[in-house]
Amino acid sequence: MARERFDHQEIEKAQQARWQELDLYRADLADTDRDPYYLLFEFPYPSGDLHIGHWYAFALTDIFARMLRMQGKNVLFPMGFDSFGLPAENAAIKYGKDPAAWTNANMETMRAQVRSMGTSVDWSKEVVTSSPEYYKWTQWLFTKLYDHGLAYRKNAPVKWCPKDQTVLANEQVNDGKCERCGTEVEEKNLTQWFMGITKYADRLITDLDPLPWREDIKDAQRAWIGKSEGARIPFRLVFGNEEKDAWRDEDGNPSQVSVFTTRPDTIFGATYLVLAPEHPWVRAAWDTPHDDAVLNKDEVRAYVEAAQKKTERERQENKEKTGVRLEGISAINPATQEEIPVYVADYVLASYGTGAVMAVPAHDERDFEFAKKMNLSVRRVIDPITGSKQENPEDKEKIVAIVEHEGKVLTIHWRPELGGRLTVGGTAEEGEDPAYTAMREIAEETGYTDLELVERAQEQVHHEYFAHSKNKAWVAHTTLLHFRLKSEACEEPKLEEDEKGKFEVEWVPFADAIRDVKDPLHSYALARFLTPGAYGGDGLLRNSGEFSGRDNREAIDDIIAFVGGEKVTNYRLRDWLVSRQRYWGCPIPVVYDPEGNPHVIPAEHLPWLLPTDVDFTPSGKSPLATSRELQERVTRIFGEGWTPEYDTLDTFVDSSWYFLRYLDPKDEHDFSDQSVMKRWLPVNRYSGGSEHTTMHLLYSRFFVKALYDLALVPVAEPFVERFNRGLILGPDGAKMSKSKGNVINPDSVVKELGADAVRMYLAFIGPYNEPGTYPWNLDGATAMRKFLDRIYALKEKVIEGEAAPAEAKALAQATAKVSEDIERFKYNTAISALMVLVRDLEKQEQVSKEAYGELLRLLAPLAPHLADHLWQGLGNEGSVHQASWPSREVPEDDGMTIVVQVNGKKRGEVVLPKTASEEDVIAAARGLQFVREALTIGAISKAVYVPGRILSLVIG
RNA sequence: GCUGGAGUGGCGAAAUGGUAUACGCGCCUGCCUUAGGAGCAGGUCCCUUCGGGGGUGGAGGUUCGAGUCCUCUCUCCAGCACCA
Repeated sequence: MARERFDHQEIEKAQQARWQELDLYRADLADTDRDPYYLLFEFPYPSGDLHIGHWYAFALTDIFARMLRMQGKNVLFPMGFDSFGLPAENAAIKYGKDPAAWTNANMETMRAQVRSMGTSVDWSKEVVTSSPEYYKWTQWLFTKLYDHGLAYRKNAPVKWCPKDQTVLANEQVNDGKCERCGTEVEEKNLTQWFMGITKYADRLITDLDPLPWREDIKDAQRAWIGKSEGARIPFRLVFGNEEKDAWRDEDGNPSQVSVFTTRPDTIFGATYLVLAPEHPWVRAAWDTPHDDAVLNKDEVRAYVEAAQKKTERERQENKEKTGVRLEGISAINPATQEEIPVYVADYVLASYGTGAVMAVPAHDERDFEFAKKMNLSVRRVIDPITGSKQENPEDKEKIVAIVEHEGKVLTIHWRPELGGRLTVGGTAEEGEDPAYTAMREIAEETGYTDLELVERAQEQVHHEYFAHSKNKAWVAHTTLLHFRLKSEACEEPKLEEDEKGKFEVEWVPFADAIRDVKDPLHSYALARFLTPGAYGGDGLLRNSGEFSGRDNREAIDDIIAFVGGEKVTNYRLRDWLVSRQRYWGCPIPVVYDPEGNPHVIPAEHLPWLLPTDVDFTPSGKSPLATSRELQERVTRIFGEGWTPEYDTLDTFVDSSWYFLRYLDPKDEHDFSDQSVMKRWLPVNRYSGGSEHTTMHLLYSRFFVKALYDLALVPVAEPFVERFNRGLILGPDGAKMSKSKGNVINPDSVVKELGADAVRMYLAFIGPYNEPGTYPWNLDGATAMRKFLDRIYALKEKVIEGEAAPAEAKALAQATAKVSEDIERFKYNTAISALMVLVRDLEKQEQVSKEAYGELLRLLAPLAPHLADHLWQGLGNEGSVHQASWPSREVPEDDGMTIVVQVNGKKRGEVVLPKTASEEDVIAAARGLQFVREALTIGAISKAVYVPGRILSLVIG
């Protein structure tokens, strides 16, 4: 006989209707009796249908919401729609549908679907970003930010599709191509609106520290902001070897360009200057009155124009360095007073720092590459330090040599304890040329005599080490030499007596040598000559005038002062471009007077409605520019000659404050209620996808900080906790996509197995508090349904009465585990604890009503429909979701089981009363067979007793 | 390349420094059945002379005791990526 399956469709329908009737999930924001808990998940874009990812996002957050409510918290668990965005507009262009109607229809569908999951969403708090009631306040907040200089206009490049004749939003560009037609996208300069998020860059980093977020989320934010501390340093320009007075800036200062560098300590090694193609000085090269200074201005101009045609992406794709020298112009290195060449190259970004860099090829990889290509000089100004720091080391002069021959390196291979594989070298003799010393020692140790010196390193390596044989610390000032074998001429090595037989001479291929030579000094020498590049590390300054010999980090401030620079901090983060040349977005609440000056629209005219008489056909302008109504509205309100702003806001603006509106969604007089915000902010926990770790989370944090500074919100950080969920993959382990045909349709699985089974399967698939990836497995979902069937079947065993002692113990353990795991979003182990409990109860002939009821309460957050149905079946009034969360102490047990280990291995266990002392435990352990056997070999030399858990004996 | 995170059965995964592989899938055996895509019972890391021995990517280390902590190393994933 097949076990009876419950009718999930009927139960779901009935329970969902009942919940709505009882209005179970409405949060009373004014209630002060219970603790408030604001549980937030990212609101969706109303794309039209719900996929399994939506279930994972909503239904699993709902589990926690339900437990909190049963635990007596006043839970706010709202939802809404991020309903402005491109798909609606694309539908308008493609099928001629009204974006508003299209969006509304989708939201209607999705509301029903979200209800079908059995979520406990409080729909009375719903916000819809595309509704005028909402975007009125998006606009109002924009005007507040504008008043305080945080929203402003400037000229900026935008993506432009030459075929469609339209501006594209960044997210419409895939791999540098237009999403719609695949044409290469160009960049165009337009005047755009920005938000001054960089003003908050530092606070956005420092305020991260106390937040209890996962370190990877914080790190992603820090990396996105990209703070770097360095200096701005002016370089004087010289023309035809003579300073040209005509070249002074507006303030009358002599011609100079400033560079930003994080390594001012390397400035003595700056052997040329590089300007970004967009740098104002480059433009000046062909503008009068400077047009005679650059001798090759046609060449420069051609390079700059070519660079500008390339998109940023193209520049980045082609990592091969290119550039042109500005002939006739030089710069003076302010540290060395040397004249150095000036280049234009697109590896320098105009938008970062000052758009100009001092190039230090010896210590910067990119500069090194460029210098190699252009044949520019490389000057080392840092001597590396290898080994480990020693106390008062004694000085020593050493030489390390690389001898190469036909792709191999000459090595001497000592026994590992004597140093392992090393390159050749020796100790320098007083007054002798190191190259000569090296050749002599190489001959003595290896017999090779016919060497030619290829390169002598500019730098010396300071190698600090402790010589155990002499019990003394040394610092070896090491000269590095690079030899090549001219011929294989070889004599008998002349070894010291104590060296004989202790090492072997071997020729080793480059790659093997680099891998096998572990000694840091020799390893540096190999890398230095065999794979030359920039040295980015620290050390002692050399070739640096009065600073030579000092620690590079320690000397930074003095060097900055010496060259007349100033310390500055730069950020990778740029100001947030919020203009979108799109229709379906929040209209930017700005109008322009006849002179073209912007004015924000006064509050009494908000919401500034999105016009409906627009032409969606891409024409190179924002669709709003085609609206007659909009223009007439502006003329009517502001007067003749005034014009509207045609751009709309990035949808990330809409979503940067929606969690504030949830607290007061219907307010017509304010964006949110101050007293409610005081009680309910910050959000206790925010659950979302890792794709929003950087932009959305950062924008929201910026918004709240800005509004905090304007005294509009009471907190400076919006979210106490942040959890990133993982991703559900297709059954094949690949990301679900229509083209792969591995998309799981939740509706059909729900129809087959029920909403509760799908919720629980998703909860069981892996930890919800980690952004992992989990493949969908229908067998697992089916198994979850069977588990629910078993719980259903268990009702036949229920008898009146209280929990028996065995039940009480099992319930107590399950309650502790389930409570803790749901709290930490570790639903998978919470369910496994329930499975253990159910198995225990199934073994019994009968199950007490108390025990079964408690099981149902533990199940209620996970399987809300079935749990409520069965709960009512027990004769309970109301809903299980109104019941209190079980609490049960694990009953005191008078016995305890102590694991006994002998010499680190588990051998057995002893059962003793709880009151047993360490001596009792050891005595009992001595009676065990295996302990007695061990004791015949030796005595107990050590005993470690962890009370109530384990006894570890060391015998022998 | 840089920065994070992670490597545990055939698979998803458990394990405050204290009995490694809980829970589930899959698989195997048996029962029940006309049947099984149902149900029930048992088994399922490897080796074994049945006493045990080995085992959490690899090599070391700390510890009475290491999946967990430390050092080195390999691999995978994610984010950033010419940011000076």
